[in-house]
Amino acid sequence: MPAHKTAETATRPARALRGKRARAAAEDSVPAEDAGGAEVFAVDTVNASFLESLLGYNARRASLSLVGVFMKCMTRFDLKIVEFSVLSLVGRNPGITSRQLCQQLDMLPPNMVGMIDALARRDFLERRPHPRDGRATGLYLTASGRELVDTAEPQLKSSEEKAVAHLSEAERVQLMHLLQKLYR
Amino acid sequence: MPAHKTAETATRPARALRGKRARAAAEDSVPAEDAGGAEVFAVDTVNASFLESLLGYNARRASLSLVGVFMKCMTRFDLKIVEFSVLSLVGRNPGITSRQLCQQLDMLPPNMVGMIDALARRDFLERRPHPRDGRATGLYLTASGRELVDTAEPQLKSSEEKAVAHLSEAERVQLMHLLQKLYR
DNA sequence: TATTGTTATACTCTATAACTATA
DNA sequence: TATAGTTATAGAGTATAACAATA
Repeated sequence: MPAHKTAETATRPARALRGKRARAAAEDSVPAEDAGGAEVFAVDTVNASFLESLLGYNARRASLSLVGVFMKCMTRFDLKIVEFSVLSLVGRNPGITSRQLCQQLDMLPPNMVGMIDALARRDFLERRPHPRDGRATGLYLTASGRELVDTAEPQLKSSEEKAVAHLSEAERVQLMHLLQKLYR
Repeated sequence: MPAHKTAETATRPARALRGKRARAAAEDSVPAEDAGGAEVFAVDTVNASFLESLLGYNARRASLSLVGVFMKCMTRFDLKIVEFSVLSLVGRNPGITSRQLCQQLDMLPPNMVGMIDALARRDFLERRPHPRDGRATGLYLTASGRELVDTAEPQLKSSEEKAVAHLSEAERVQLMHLLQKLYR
């Protein structure tokens, strides 16, 4: 999935989750006038009805909510989410190239280099030559990389399960299905 | 929803959407050996089964997909998504303060200042004193800001509708419900 | 000629500290 | 003492161009 990016940066999903429950309500306008005679109001409860009517807005907030759960879960391993994703992918795809990782994780090659360097320096993965392409480099988990992935994956899974425990199994299946239908 | 951020930056949702359909498949390993005698493989089809088993991963990709639709839709107005969000909120909440916008949109006050300045310079909104709090500033759409919002909102709505047209009305309602259940 | 990995670098977005005016 | 808005700045994350080695 190569191309150019968009704009949905978010390093703090926690925030989006504690937002005011500002539904379509009265706007609590308290009319008055400023010096120039223009009307001025005080907003008591924020009305976000339009944004909240968009699937995209709700998908983003739901996404940020779970991203927050993942981030918190990964702190104990001192891993960012993309770093874990790289290790998980390398674990299931020994010999994967950085180009393939970039495609899978929607990153640009120049920005992958440093991450792989860092993970290699921490002895979680290593580079070996590609069997058929002299330009490429295959990536492999080290023993401690394998140990990390095998520990982290189940913890991620169970932290997500805890986070969505208030949904029934049927709802989770349905949600997964609908989400995939949305982007596939 | 104040606090600190996380890490899900994405300026290019388009990419995530064109990703390989790498389901849990054979790993297409082509065993060989490198100079040191270690085994090397070539990965043909990427196996992303673990990531794809996470609701969070799927929610993020779905979110990025719709964010991409929104971005493209807003280019004709030369607006970023957050800029549109600000205008939409100001439109429904005349007199809203920058602090309230920050809470609603999960932004930090210092990063809101420049955006409001820019939107004011483009004559889409203006600041007026707050009727009851001398520290605060109320935000209001100008006539052209109102015109912009009234034009952009229906276009965003219909571009999303087009993007999710392959879901039935019942599915969209169900998805909206489940997403809100996830983060509220 | 095209592609992989890489360097260098610019740009955008996000975060923290500190200041002022007001509450 | 606390809060709203602001400034300045640091730090991530993302972007493009260009190069050497290989296809």
